[in-house]
Amino acid sequence: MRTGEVAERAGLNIQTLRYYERRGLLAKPARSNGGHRLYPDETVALLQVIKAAQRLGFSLDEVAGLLEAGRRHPAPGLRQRAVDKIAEIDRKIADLASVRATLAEVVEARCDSLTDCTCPDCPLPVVTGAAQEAGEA
Amino acid sequence: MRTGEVAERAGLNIQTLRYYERRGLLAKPARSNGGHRLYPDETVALLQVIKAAQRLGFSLDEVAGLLEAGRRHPAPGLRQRAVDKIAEIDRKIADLASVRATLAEVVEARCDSLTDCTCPDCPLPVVTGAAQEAGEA
DNA sequence: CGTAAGCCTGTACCCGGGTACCGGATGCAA
DNA sequence: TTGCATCCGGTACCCGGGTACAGGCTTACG
Repeated sequence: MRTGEVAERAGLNIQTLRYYERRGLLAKPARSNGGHRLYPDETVALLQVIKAAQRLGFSLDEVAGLLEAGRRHPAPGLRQRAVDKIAEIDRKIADLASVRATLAEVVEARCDSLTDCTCPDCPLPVVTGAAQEAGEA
Repeated sequence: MRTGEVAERAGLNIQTLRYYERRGLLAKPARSNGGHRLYPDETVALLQVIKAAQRLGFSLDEVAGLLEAGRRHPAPGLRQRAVDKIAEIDRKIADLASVRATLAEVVEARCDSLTDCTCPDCPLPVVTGAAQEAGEA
């Protein structure tokens, strides 16, 4: 398969394929006599794996490491990395939840300004009416 | 207060203050005769508001809009933006939760490779053993 | 065999959110 | 008044994850 076809099937830009190759996520593929890349069919599946791992919250560097580690099994560290990533996700969820709670209070309390809210028991962070002069462009 | 003091109290880099000024988050402050910025005390509080809003998931552009909108109250749209942001956060939390579930399954099932897992009932996305050849740098 | 579509490399650019460095000017205290 | 810390504007760079473009070569189809 040629770049265009792989890119289309995987739903990626051609440039992105070459980018992944540079980043070490994709092996250097075979070439035609003329120098065009020729990918094996499995590449599409591999790209799906990469995208899935990205969705799982891994950075490209992390994905590269995971693929590298996973190439010879038993993959040393795949499980551990998943466990670590779960902890990271739990932290993110907790952060978002507290943010959500604050926003819900903002809505609930009918705050009318970020900097100079007049609502009673304003939930907005510790401003207590001092910042309203400082932002006037 | 001079830049350095404001920066230190707010826990920001001086460059960041000037960056915020360029971005319209901070009003252009008064200047000394020699041209040095002189900030009112409230600026520190305003910066805390900005940081808080960032933590609430707003981008700098959004924060600028919020401050702009909030400067004359009743702030048209603050509540609405908060409601929208809550929906966005709920979507993010749902995504993270599903990601977490997948990772938990990976751990549970003792997957041993991203691309070539030999565990039974592998939860990894649809790869079914086809991608293992495609990534070998 | 001609021609258009597709691919090649290299380089530069995009976004958001900053951060660093430069040479020169100021501020403040001794 | 001198000397050092601080600040000035401007510009360039960082990260991650791509995307775009130019100029030239290859491949496939009729």
